[in-house]
Amino acid sequence: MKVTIYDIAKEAGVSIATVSKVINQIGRISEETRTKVYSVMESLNYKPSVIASALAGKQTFTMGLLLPDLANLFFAEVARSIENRAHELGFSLVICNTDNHLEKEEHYISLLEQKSVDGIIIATGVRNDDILKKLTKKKLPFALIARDMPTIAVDIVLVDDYLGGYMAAAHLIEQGHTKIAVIAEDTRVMSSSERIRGYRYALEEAGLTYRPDWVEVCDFNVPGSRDAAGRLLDLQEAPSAIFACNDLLAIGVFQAARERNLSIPGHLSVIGFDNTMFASIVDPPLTTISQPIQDMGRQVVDILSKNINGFGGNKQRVVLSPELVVRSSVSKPDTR
Amino acid sequence: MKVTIYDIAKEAGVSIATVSKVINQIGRISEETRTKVYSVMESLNYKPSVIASALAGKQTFTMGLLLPDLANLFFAEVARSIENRAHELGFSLVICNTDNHLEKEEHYISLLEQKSVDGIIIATGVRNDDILKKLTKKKLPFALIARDMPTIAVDIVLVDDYLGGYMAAAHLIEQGHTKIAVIAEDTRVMSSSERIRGYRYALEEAGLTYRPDWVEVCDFNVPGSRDAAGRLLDLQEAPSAIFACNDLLAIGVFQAARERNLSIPGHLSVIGFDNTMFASIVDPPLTTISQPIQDMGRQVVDILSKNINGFGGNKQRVVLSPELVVRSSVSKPDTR
DNA sequence: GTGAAAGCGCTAACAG
DNA sequence: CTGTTAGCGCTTTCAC
Repeated sequence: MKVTIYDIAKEAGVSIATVSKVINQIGRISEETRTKVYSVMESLNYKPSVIASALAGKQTFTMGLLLPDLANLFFAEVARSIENRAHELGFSLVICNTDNHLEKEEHYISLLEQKSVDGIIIATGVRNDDILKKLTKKKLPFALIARDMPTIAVDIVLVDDYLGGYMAAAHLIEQGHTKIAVIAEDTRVMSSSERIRGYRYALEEAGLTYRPDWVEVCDFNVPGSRDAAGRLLDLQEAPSAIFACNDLLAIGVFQAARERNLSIPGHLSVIGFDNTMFASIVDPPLTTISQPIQDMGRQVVDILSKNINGFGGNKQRVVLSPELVVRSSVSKPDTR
Repeated sequence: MKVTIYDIAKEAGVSIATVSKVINQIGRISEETRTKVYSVMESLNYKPSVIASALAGKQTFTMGLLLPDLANLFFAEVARSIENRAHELGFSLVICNTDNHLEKEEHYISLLEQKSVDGIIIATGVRNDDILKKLTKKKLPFALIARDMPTIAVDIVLVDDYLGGYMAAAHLIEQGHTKIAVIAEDTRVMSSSERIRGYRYALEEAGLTYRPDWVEVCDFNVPGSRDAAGRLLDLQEAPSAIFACNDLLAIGVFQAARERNLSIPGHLSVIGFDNTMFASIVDPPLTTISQPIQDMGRQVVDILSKNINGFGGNKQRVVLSPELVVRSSVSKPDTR
């Protein structure tokens, strides 16, 4: 049978209360009994049950993570960085793939609640804030990462998508491009629309006109962006550069270009977003806007952890700056 | 305050035992009280506490997953497929990144134990079987995925690495290659050494000699394999084809070839292993040996779940067949 | 069919 | 300093 606090107490010749106290390092215990208890725990290989301690009013030391899809490299990297920090702080991470489905999100949240997780990190694309309001009402601590939700005061850490979009377009403009298109997934997602806003501002700032027909929306996968890029490239007046709102979409652009025998960056310049491993792997290596994933993961966990422990303070927005990572997919425009 | 089983009982005018019975669908309850209880649970939005029910003797409906690194696409895809199936069966998944460190593995296992997970899935590269023997002794159900451990009877699902290695080499040979090298990560890992064994057998079967100097070992990352491939390509007698023991390593080979202005597959044929998303993304698309990740994930979860519920039966090894996925990175050897 | 009561392993007053 | 005791929310005999 599993060894319990009673076994330790008996073996050490003390009460369970005493054992509990040495475990939790509270109250005043004589050095003597403390070492005695420790040695007994050691020899019996005792591990306190988190379940029991949670039921008795302590935490479960578990956080939930809602994300669209682990198989998506960006979110895998986010999850990795979150798990790292969570583990450092003594929390386990339960992972939930929502595929951005509202029902799944709700279902998982309800599940996490039943399991009494201490807090939830949300990286999934909740469209409305109802679900978050409910969470607030339930007093279940939560924080968002890489997803904005401006209509409600929440803890959130994300990159400045507007700035990132601006930087991407500005870099292209700086290289001499004037015909710049953009490809995004679902523009109802805040981060996409912000990146596009930034892109647009850079254009207008440079005296270029924003052309809606150069804004393509597609599914969040390679074939989707390949098709979208194809439509752009087959236009009467095709762009000389494409800003893909994330690295995965940039790969679709690469494929569309390849199908048309357009070289990158010779005929077509491409810039991505996220700086996932994809960016360094494709040929030519992708110039992209980097998100500080490590830092973001660390910060959400820290914030959530503080909330859990009641040191929350006011809700905060941590907006990190993206960075331009120059590789080889952007050059001066083709001047054929 | 949170609504408990007592609230339901009071509101429905029955005892908590009765409520418990309708929740768990055991015992004989009149249709009348059943519906009454249900409606009260509904209206009070009652969610039974998994913690309490676990402490009282039920499961936690949680599985642990030990893997080296979520940010590694292969494992991310594995994790995704496992989470999918686990969720279907009502289990949550807590993820643990071990970086293949023995101490981390042990630490995480001990943690999972404290949290009373119902079972553990291990995808991390445990080198010795001690840790697994301990697990067995503790009667904590577990299963391995994508990692072999031949010295102990365990539940395990993996791909036939030997066959996969054979298929890779055989495909190259079939195309006319005779100078075939191989790059692997840590050969102490079973799957690597098996793939190499299969490769070797294919060579010898074809009357080709196995040359140890054409077997390169490197760290499990792109720069590592780039260097390894470089060494191969700079050999006096360089190979005309390289079998990279996984897709990530294949990318390093691509880079080494590019640095030397060798075209793929013109000058050098390359074949990978795993068929992760990388394979379809690189240029040219990578011919590779596919692991049925979905199927594997589904099967470990099913097996583990049966064990948890006591329908375990004998330990089993599920060896799935890999498949050759032909893309564009292999051709007939260059006949300059 | 239904309920009373013991207990799962631990925490947290409170008493001594 | 240490022990007693009452729960935490739920499951499970065992009576009725």
